Amino acid sequence: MKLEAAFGLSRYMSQPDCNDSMSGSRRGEGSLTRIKCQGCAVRTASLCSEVSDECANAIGRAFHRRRVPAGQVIYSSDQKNKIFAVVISGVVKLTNVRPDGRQQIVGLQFPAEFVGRPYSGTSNLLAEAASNLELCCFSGDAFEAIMRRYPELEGALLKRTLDSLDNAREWMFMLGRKTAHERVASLIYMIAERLTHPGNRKEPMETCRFESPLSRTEMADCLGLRLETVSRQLALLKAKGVLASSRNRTFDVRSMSELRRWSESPVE
Amino acid sequence: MKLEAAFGLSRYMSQPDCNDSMSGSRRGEGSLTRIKCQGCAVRTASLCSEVSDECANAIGRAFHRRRVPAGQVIYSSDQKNKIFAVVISGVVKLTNVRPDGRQQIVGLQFPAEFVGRPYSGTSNLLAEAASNLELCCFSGDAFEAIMRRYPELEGALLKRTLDSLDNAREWMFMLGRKTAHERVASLIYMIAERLTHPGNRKEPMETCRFESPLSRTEMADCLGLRLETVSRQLALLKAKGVLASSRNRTFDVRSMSELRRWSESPVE
DNA sequence: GCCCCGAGTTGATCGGCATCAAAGGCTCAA
DNA sequence: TTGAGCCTTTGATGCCGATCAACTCGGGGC
Repeated sequence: MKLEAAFGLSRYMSQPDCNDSMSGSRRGEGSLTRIKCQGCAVRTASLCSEVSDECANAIGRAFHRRRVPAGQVIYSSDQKNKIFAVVISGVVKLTNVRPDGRQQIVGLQFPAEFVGRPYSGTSNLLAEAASNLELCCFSGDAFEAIMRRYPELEGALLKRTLDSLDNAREWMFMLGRKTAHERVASLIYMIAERLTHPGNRKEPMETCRFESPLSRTEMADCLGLRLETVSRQLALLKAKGVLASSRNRTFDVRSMSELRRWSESPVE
Repeated sequence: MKLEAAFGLSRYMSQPDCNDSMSGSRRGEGSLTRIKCQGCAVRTASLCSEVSDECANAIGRAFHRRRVPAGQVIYSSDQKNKIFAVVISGVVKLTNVRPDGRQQIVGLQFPAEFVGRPYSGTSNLLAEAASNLELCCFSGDAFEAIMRRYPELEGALLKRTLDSLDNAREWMFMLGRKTAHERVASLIYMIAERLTHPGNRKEPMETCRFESPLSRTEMADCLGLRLETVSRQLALLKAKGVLASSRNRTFDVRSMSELRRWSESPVE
C-alpha cells in the first residue's frame, strides 16, 4: 500500500490559504508523524531529519501543508503573525525593498530549506514565492512552543542559519567584487546546483537542464544589475557554448565546469 | 576592594599568543566565574549574559584572555584547530579573499560580539584583527564540549547568528544597490553606531567622534569600491558639513541624522 | 485570423566609478 | 634636518554597466 497516495498532490487545494485538512492539532501517537511525513520529498534533507523522534513527533503534530502560487507574499515585516516553513518544492525569494523602489534579493530558499525569522529581528524583508510552492508550515506560536520545549531544534536551526550566513557572505563577495559576466554565471551555477541537489552538496552533473524560478528582472535583483545587462551576459554565455539556446526560463547548461570557471574569472 | 584590579589590563602580556595566566582549567566553585568575569567590559551584552549560571560557570572555567595586535590573523579556513572568542575590545574583520587577489570584507565583529564558526561550514574566510584586540577565547574542543553539554548555548548563538544574517543582508542591499556616496555614509554610520553602543541598539547621539578601525583600503574592501573613491566621497561629506575635517582615522560626525539621510538617498 | 500585453532582446549613448598617475602629509630613523 | 616608506588625497582619462529606446517573441482573448 502506498502511503504517499493518501497525502499526494491530488489532495492539495488550489486556494493558496487553504490548509491540508489532515494536518492540525489532533493528538497523535508516535506513528502519526511517521505516516504524515513518510511521503515528504525532503524529509531526509530538511531540519526534521536532525532532531530526535520525540521532537519530530511534535513537529509532525503541528505542521500543515500549504500551496502558494508564484508571486504571492509569504510574509512581510509589517505583518505581526509570524510564520515558519520548510520548503517542500519551489523556491522562495527574500527581498529587501526600499521606499524609493530599489530592491535587492538577499536570499533564495530551495527545497528542504527553512523559511522564517525566529526572535523577531530588525530586518525588513519580504518573502515571496518565486515559483509555485509547496510548504510545510507552522504558525509562529506553535513553532516557538516546540522550540522552547525541544532546545535541540535550536541547534538544528543554528546549523542552517550558519549555512545561510556562509551563503550570504559568498554572495556579498559577488556583489562587491565580481563583474557582470561572473555574476550571471555564478547565479546560474548556484541555481543549477541547488535545484538538482536539494539539501545536500554533491558534485554536480557536467550538464543539466532546469526551469529558472527567476525572471530576468529577478535575476538582476539578485545580482545588483539591470535586466538588460543580465540578458546580454546570457547571450555571451550562449555564444561561448556554455549555455545552449533555449526558451526564456529554460536553462540548458552544456558545461557546469566551464560555467564555474566563468563565474570566477573576470575576463570575458 | 576592586576586583577589576586583579584582572585589569596591566596583567596582559604584549606577546600576541600569550594567555592570561589566571585563566584555564582550574576547577572552580560557582563564584570563580563571577570573579573572573566581574571586570569584563562586555559581560552584560555578550552571549554569556543570556545563559544559565551553570553554563556561565562552564564558560568561565574554559576561557582565556588574549591580546591580539592589529593586522594579526585570528583564524583562516586552512588551519584545522578551531578557535572561538567573544570580542572584549577592538574590531575583528572577516574577509573573503580569492586567489586572484580580489577581496571583500564580509563582516565586522565589534565588542560583545562572537567570533568563530561552529560546525565547520564551506566558507573560506579570514578573520583578522582590524585594530588591537582583547579577546575572551575558547579552544574549539572546549567550546564544543560546552555546547554539547548546554544546548541553551546553541539558542544564544542562534540569536546572534540570526542578527549577523540580518546585518549581512542589509549589507547585501548596500553592495547591490547603493551609490558610492551612500555606501561611504552607511559605513561610517554603522561604525559610529556600533562603536558607541556596543551590544545593544539605542538611538545614537547626534554628534560623535571615534577612531576608525579601518584604513581607506579596508573601507573600500567593505564597500565594494576602490580606495580613491572612498577618499573622494569622504571629501564630499566633509564639504557638506556632515563630517568635520580631522586626521586620517579620526572621524568627527557633526550630524548623525544627516549622515543617515545621505546613507539612503542616491543623489549627491 | 486579429490585436494586445508582458517579457526578453538588442542597439545607442551616457555617466559613475575604476584606473593610472602624481603629489601631499605623517612617522620613523639616521 | 633629511629622506624613505606608507597612507591618503587629488587630478585626468577610460571603460563597464546603466539608461533610454526600439524591436521581437510568444501567449491569450476575441
